Amino acid sequence: MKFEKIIATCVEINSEIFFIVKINTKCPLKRSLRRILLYRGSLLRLQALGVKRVYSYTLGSETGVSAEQVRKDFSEYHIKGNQRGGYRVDKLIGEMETIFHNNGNHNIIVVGRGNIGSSLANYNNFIQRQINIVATFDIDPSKQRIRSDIPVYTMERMKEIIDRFEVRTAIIAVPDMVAQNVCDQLVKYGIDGIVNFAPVILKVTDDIIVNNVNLSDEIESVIYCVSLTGLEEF
Amino acid sequence: MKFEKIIATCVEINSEIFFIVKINTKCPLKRSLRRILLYRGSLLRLQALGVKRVYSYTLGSETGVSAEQVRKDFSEYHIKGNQRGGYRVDKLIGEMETIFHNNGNHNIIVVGRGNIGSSLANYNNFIQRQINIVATFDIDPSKQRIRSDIPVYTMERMKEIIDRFEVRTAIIAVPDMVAQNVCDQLVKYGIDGIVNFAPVILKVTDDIIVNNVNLSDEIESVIYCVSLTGLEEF
DNA sequence: TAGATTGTTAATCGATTAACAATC
DNA sequence: TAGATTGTTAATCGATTAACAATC
Repeated sequence: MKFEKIIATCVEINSEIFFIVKINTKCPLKRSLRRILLYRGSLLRLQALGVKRVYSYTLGSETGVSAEQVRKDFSEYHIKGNQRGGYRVDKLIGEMETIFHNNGNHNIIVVGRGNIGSSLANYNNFIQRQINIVATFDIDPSKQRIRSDIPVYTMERMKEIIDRFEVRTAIIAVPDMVAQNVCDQLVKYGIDGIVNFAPVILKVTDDIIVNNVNLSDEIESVIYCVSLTGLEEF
Repeated sequence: MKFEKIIATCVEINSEIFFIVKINTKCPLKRSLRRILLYRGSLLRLQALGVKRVYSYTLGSETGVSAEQVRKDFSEYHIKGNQRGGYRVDKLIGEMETIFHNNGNHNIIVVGRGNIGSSLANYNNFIQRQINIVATFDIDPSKQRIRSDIPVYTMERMKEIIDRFEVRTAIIAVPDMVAQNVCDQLVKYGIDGIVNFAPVILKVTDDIIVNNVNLSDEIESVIYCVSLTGLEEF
C-alpha cells in the first residue's frame, strides 16, 4: 500500500483561482487480485451449475485468462490443486473467501436512488457475493415511496445508518454536480471506500479508497476498438 | 491488434460434456489510450467551466495521474504543448477526437430495458461524448410504454434497427441467463463490439470486441482495499 | 508406468517513474 | 535572461508469457 505525497495544485477558471487539494488514484488493486475476484465469480456460477472440479485451462477459458496465468495467480496466493484432478470448486471458493477476509457480509450504502442507484439496489448478484446493500439515499422525498426490498431514506439519516450498520463502503450514484458534496459528507461520516459512478474525479485525501466507474469510458473504448478493426496493418 | 489462436476446451457439468469454443479477452485498449479517454472527459468538463489552458500537472491532478505520465502519454500520441503556456483545452480536445476518429456520432443500441438499460438510456453524459443510443430493446412488450426520448422496441426489430442506423456496438444489459443468447443474436446481425453488464463471460469468436463491466467486482475491490487499511505493514 | 496437469523459475514484454535536456 | 514547463530518453518496476521440472 503506497501513500503518495500531498501536492496542492491550482486551476484558473475565468480568472478565479481554485486549489485542488489532492486526488486519489483509482483503487489500486493488483491485477492478479482482480483476477481472483473474476475467478471467484466464475466459480460461484459453475458451482450453481453443479460443477465439482475445474482445471486451470477450464477456469481460464471461462474467464478469458490463459491457463498459465490462472496457475501463476493461484501460486501467488498459495492456492494448491491436485496434479491429476485439478482443483475442487468448493475448496477454491473457500480459499478465495479467506483472501478477501470474507467472514460475514459487507454492509454498503448507495447514495442516489436514480436509475443507477436502483439498478444496484435490484442487482441480485450481490447476495451471492456477500455484498449487502443496507440502505439507499436520495434528496427527493418522493423516492421514499419506491417499493423495494432496500429502503430509501433522506440524506439526513445517512450518519445514523452508517453508524448502525458499521458501513465502510459507499456507492455514489448521484448527478455529477453534487457528487463531490456527497463524497465530502460520506468521508465526514467515516466512510473509507467509495465506488463512484458520477463522471467526475472526486477530490479526497489519500486514506480514502476511490474506484471510479465511468460508463462512457467503458463504451468508448469498445467503440474505439471496433473502429480499428477493418483497418488492420498486417 | 493481436489475434489469438482458437483453443477448444470442455467442462463437465453433471457428467455432460460442454465445449467452449473460444473466449475473447477484455477489450484490450492500451492503458495510455484509456487515459487519453480519461483526459478527454476531464477536459470536456473543464471546457464547460470556461477553462482555456491546462498544464500537465493540472490535468494530472484532475484525473489522478502524474504530470510526467500525462506528458508521456501526450508524447506517445504526438500531442504538442507550449513550453511556457501548457496546453490549450480546445486544441487538446480536438486532437483527442482525431485519435478516436470521432468525426460524427457513434450509433449504439442497448439490449435490455431494465434498470441498467434505463440508466444508460437516461445518462446525459453520452451526448457530450458523441455516443448516440438510437434504440433499446426488451422482450417484455409492456416496456414499450416507457416514456423516454429513446424508444423501446421488441427484440424482433433488432436486425432492422442495426442495419438502418449502421450500429456496430451494442450494450448487453439483460439478466445473466439470456446474455449469451442475446450476444449470439447481436453477432449474427453484424455487431462487432459489445459492452456486457451481465455477470457472465460471453463466448464469442476472436473478431468480436467484448468489454465486460462487472459491477460486483468493482464494488468488491473497494471492499477489499478498505479491509486492508488499518492492518498496514510499515 | 505413462500421461496429464500442476507449480515454479526464468525470460520477455509493457508500463511507469526518474532524470534531464530542450525551449518558450 | 531566468524560470517554468514541456518532451524525450534511460532506468525501474511490475505483469505476462514461456519453459519445464515436479507429481498425482
